Amino acid sequence: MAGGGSLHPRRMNLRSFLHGRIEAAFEAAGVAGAEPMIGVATRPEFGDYQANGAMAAARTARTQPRKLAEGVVEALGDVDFAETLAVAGPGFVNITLSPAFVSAHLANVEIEPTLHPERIVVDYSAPNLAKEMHVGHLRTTIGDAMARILEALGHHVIRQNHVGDWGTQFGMLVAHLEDVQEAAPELKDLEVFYAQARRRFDSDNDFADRARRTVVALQRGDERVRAYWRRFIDISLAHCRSVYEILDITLGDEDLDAESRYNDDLPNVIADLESAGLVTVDDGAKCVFLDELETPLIVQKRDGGYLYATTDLASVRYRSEHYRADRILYFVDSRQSLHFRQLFAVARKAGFARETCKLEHHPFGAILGRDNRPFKTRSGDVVKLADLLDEAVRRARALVTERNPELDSEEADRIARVVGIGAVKYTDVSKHRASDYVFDWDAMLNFDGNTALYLQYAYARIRSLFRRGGIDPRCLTDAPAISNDTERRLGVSLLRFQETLEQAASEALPHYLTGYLHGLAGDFTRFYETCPVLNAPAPVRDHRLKLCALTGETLRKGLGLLGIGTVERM
RNA sequence: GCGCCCGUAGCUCAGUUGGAUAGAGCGUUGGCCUCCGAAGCCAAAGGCCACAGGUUCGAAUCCUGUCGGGCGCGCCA
Repeated sequence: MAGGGSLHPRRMNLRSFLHGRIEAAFEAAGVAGAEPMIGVATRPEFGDYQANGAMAAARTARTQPRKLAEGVVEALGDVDFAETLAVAGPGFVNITLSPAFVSAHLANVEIEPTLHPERIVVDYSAPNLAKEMHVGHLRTTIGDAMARILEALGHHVIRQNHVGDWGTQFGMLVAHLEDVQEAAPELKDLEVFYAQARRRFDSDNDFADRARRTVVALQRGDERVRAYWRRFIDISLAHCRSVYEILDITLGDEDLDAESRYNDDLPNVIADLESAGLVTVDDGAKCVFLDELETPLIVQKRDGGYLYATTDLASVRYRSEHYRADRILYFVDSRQSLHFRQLFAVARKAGFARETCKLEHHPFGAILGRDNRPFKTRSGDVVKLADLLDEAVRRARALVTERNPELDSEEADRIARVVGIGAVKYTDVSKHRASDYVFDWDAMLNFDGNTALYLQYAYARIRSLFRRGGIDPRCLTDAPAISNDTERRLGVSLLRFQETLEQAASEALPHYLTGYLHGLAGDFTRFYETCPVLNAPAPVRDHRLKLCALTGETLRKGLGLLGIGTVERM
């Protein structure tokens, strides 16, 4: 029997635990193999969890759902995990966990690693090195959160930053760099540099020709051209590094999987597709037509040049073969959905991805301005991510000093960074990733509701409590006894951390975690409003302190998995 | 034209294999600081879940159609 009610010192997935127990009870009640359908209770008065499986199971077993639900409750008998098991409505089984059970499982907050660790490639961020990172790259946060979550659950995560450092536009940039090298300071603004090169490319035929020859030279490995290209890439990468550092993104140089890396492999990709009989030449271009796809995937241009798709195919193969990935997760803009469907289909057909290697595109939506159009500055330029982050910190700084004028300047700076960056990242990751959202400073830095600040504030209050009491939370080793319903609810909330992480991981939806943390912080503040901690009598005081410590730890860890920091005071 | 995604409170959004009276936050209205941080808590008001059919014990969720929106659709990435 799963779990068996035995006391386990680590985090548990409550949902899985209940699933096992109720499934067994269905069998004991005469319906084997029934799906128990465990979910969090839809209303507080229904308890903590509910099992909705009786209705469906009753049909196949040709019995009455309510009777079956009663049979399940009877089969469970006197269980240690529940205080009450109640049959309600047409056949719901409402489960209220017992204080003793909740208490016993709150001994610590270690995340339970998976029993089936996988090798998971997570592909995210992928800026175009020809330009500066813009507001859209804020969504790097999503992939980064998922990489952290999967890693925390014990998977072997291989981060891959598929930066765009190859192709036509680099011929243009390198040619321009050759000309203006004396004025290289212009490179301080990649955006300006790109615009200058572009203007020349569009208006000057000689330059355009030279740019095209430069691409060919680059791909051929011409040393002089390569040196210029390298110089440009280094400058651009330095810019990315600084943005990642400000944003606290866990991508480093070791995670780079640049397009240029596959340059030499592209002819092999074409040759292998051809020998697999997948290539059709159409209008001079090499295409792969598949029955399941309405449009072909072009893998080589009429002029012999390779495409994004070709590089991606090479990359899939590398990840499958070299990294032996069980799963490859792409956190990429939803506008590329069709591209990925084609890519995956062709990669499968060509045998570039092993049978056991799952390919998954997890799309995200766009960041819009208040006019519901792509977010731009007033002058119509793209918003640079670095500028946006500066502004977030500046606004947070003003807010922090206003609320708390006695903070010294250095601490206020530090808090402003954590709060400002946290607010922006939390906004990005707290919505369903597939939907577009409107970037709105007011909503974001209002710092109310489901925001990072609400969680950071709850955390700071907890830390303040321990400071004030002169207590080290690490000294509280005993599981907290639960003495009232508010405490029990907070306890259950704490126990749900594990199942939340597993759900976020299995669906690649980090907003499950923000929703959970917001609920946890709410349960905590309600507890904190009604239950005195430091002023409570001796045994209760320690138990409540332990609940505070566990909440603080879970908030810190949870925010940490989103790449968001906490502060001791704010 | 075809394909994908979407349409939920005035606004921004949740709604986890179909489950009970559809939930938060903002905003609005009204309460709560001689007590651990009021960046907080409590309460009220606010919904034909775009529309119309269908599937079934049960639909915001699944299917079909209509309307409205976003995005994509062979030599960019």
